[in-house]
Amino acid sequence: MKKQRLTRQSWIDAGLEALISEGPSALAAEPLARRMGTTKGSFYWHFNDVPDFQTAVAASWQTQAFANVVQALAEPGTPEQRLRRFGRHVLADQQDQALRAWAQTDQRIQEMVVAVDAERLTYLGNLLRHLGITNPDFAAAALGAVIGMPQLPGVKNPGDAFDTLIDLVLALQ
Amino acid sequence: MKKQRLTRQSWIDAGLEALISEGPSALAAEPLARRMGTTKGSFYWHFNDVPDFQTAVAASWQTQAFANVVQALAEPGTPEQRLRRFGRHVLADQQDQALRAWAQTDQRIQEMVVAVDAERLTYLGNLLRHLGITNPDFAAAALGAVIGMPQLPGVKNPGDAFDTLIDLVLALQ
DNA sequence: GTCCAGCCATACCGCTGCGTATGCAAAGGC
DNA sequence: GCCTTTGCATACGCAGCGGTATGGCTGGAC
Repeated sequence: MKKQRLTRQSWIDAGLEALISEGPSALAAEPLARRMGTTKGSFYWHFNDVPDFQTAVAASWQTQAFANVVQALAEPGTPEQRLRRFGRHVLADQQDQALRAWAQTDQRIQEMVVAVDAERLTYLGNLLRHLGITNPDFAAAALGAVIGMPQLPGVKNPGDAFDTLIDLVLALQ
Repeated sequence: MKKQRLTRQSWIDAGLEALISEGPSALAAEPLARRMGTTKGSFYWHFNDVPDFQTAVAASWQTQAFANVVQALAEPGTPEQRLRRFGRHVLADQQDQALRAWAQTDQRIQEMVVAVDAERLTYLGNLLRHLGITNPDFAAAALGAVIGMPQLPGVKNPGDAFDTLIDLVLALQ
């Protein structure tokens, strides 16, 4: 384990990990440097300031999140299969929940999460339209449940609950 | 507007307001004192330290939230009416969303919110059972949607979306 | 090997918040 | 009206983080 030199991206990756395990307060120059076994001299070489770094971290997540939606568009399967897979995918994403928690206390991050959720809403809406469901409230309720259920106590398997919800929606036909 | 002397409760109330409008970072001695036009001398007279204050704020909300569930139990109406009213009530509660945001970055608060959500889940589960719905996943999905939808973009009226979801659940019968 | 540029450690300042100590003022009992 | 209790202002020391300045180390070009 030789002393690796760091890149801008290694700070961003460490930031995402720290965000998941420690929360948004870990996304600061000195705490993160301690966690990485280095100093903020490196931090301020790779980033102008803390907001610059935080924007980079959030942008890195956002790019991946957008890519995930695009990839879901290209994946095979019936609309029903893709619907269930998409819900489970978002539910299982730790970064997603960490970013969402962060967004609760940072307006800039909130806007970036909102942009991703908008994409997801239209994707869900399209899938549901293919299944004959035109009321956009269903997409809102479904994505809302995906977002809200991980925070609930006693729901040991939100993925199954999401499937139950989809069963219900499909029973409309 | 005479210079009112403050009580422990007035700090707690100001804390809840500050939490809604400024976020969790406003729940500190000096920022809150500035906001209230006083000094932290008063703060540290009424509270031992900052965690003590924060616990008091969260406990004040929790007591009210529990009372709201108990009151909902006593209210009149058909199970369906009470279901819709309960969902809209939680959706419209600003304190609820503020506490939930705070809970994302504070484990102690998280536990208090979780306790309230557990009560709500059982209440929702009971209402649904009266309507012939026994699968607890529906209660989880419904409360999850109530929690998650306010965070979504483009959902201008989450209450209506919640009603749509309830329509769907009731169509099962 | 030399040298330059990329990368990092250290030291420092300013600011802000925490918590304490102490003195002052305003109520309210008597 | 006096005095005790209650409530608050002020001043202080301390710690942690943001941001800068500066110097040192290291790896690669040549």
